[in-house]
Amino acid sequence: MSAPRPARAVPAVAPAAPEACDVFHIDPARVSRLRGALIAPPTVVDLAETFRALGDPTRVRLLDALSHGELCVCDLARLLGLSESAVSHQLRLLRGLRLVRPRRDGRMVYYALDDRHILTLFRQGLRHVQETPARPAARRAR
Amino acid sequence: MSAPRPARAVPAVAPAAPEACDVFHIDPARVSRLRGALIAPPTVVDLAETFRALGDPTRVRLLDALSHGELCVCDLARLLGLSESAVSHQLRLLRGLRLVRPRRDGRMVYYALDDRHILTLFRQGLRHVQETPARPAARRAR
DNA sequence: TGAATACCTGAGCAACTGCTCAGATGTTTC
DNA sequence: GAAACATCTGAGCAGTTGCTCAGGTATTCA
Repeated sequence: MSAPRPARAVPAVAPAAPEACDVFHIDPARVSRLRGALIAPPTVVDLAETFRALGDPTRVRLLDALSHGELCVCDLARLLGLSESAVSHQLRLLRGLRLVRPRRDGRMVYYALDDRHILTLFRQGLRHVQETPARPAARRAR
Repeated sequence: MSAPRPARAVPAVAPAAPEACDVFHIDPARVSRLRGALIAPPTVVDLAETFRALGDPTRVRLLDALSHGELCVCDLARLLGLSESAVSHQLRLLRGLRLVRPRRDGRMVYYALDDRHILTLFRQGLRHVQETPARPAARRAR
């Protein structure tokens, strides 16, 4: 409560205050080695941003629908039972991260998954949750 | 503003009000076919939950560190410059989703990635962001 | 040109999230 | 048992998110 908490958008990727971080409790050598092996901060942010985009039920459903082929905003909205505005907002986010790609045709705009990479990532996640045992009570932990 | 918006934790997976959703603008046949091909709602939630867990810079860094081998909470905290409390909270979330696994040894608790699946998913995402062109101005869209 | 259609966008609100703080729990050592 | 250590947990706060609403832009057609 003393120090003003740093804004969350800028993750504390920089090492903590020097006076607190030179000694490691358990395995100093290994921890020091790890320091140099960690993913670079900008990449961390990009990676988290991409996963977070996939981490919402509405966007999962949008991507799932698009995994079967391109669709216009209108049909996406009807298919998923959402307002076109809500769909448009989400597509903008996915577009910004290059997860989907728009194609205008007259007054319609058709959206499709941006590339094969996305589909692979999506399906990998799907396989994980389908093969992971039911997660008994921990499911709603927290 | 008329209807009280449903809680966000229960995504509108159910089809929308019947009177609004029987007719599709563009390709009714295709949309109807898609209806049956979409991922089941509980799976959608699980999938989104898993991706969301990966969708935070702190958790990305935790998983990245653990991808090199198991570490105790204390070293994780020092390595990433976070409080042990913050690390513990995040690990609980990851534990609940079976993304990491604890192993107690005396008063220490060592955490490791739960299985190979996680590492595969993590690296797939990493490859994606590393191969995706710089995302010019859309990066911070919205 | 004007109306209709399909989509986009900013503002604003309720719900959610990640952190800190304070204190609890479990384990080892004296 | 008591003290020290490593970790866990609940409450609470500020920042973020996903939606709706209201109105905007782009395209087609009469």
